[in-house]
Amino acid sequence: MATTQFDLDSCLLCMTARSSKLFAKKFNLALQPFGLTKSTWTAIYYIDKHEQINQKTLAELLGIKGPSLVKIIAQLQLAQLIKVTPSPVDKRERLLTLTPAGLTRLTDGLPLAEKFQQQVTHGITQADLDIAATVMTQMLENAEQF
Amino acid sequence: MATTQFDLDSCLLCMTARSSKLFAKKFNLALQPFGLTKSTWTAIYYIDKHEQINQKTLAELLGIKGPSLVKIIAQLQLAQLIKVTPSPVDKRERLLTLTPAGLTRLTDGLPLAEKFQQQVTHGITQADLDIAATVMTQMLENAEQF
DNA sequence: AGTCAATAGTTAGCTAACTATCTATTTGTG
DNA sequence: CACAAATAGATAGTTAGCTAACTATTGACT
Repeated sequence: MATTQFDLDSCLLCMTARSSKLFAKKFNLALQPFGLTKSTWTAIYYIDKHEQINQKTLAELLGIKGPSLVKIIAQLQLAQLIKVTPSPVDKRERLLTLTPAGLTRLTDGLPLAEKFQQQVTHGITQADLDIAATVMTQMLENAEQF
Repeated sequence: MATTQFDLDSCLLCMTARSSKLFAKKFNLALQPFGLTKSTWTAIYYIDKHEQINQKTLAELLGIKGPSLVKIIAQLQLAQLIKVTPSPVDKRERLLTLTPAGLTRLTDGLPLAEKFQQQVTHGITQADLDIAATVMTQMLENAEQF
């Protein structure tokens, strides 16, 4: 057996993988009745927040790459939750806005997202949550550098 | 625009997704010279740690499902880093052990994993890391329940 | 003005995970 | 003991992300 102090079981990095997978699964499940997924719901959340947004910016906000967004946009467009208009300023861009139906769907989903977050963070003090967020932010910054 | 206090940007749940993706990418990159991936390296780590382990237990430790492990096992077996023997006790089980080459590969990769972890957690106090780990553990427990 | 590099988005094809379903074996119960 | 339920692992097919390579457009620099 290899001798080392290194212990994967107590590894924060491993925990993030586990967490993100589990959270995504549960959140997707919760959104299923709305006909949305974590990705599509988060997309309309950010489209609404920015009123008007292009795909590149949205992809960055969602933490995915451009090509991954294409299918999400197509789904939302098919469901008539968003409207896609060519930018008058830059013909390469497509500007995304919510349709009234899209806004309704977002609004319906919001309490669910809030409830989800509350359930997940139940029993944890705000102070500890803040520290955890700071730690995660720092780790992300560190990892991005190398 | 939907009116809400809810803010995805400051959302710990979203950060875990970003983190796990980035960490996996960087760690995979670091392991590339060894001909291993995050999954295969973590697998041999746990196989070594348990001396002898079946696929079900290993999958749980890796945080993946049985079918996902099958290909990883095949790769490790092909690279002659592990040995697969049918369990004498239960003919359904296959017991996994490291070959000498597997142990060498694990040992070679260990300093790299340690260094990786140090780099990512650089500039964060141990106290804060502990709190973050506790917070993550609690969130995982909470999420598992519903 | 003309060309060349950069940018927004798309398409095609890959990967690593997943679920559902299958076989072989084991366990537990009438 | 026999048979039903559970368990270990494999297979097939799906998914959500990725990279690489493409088109169309824009911007920058002679």
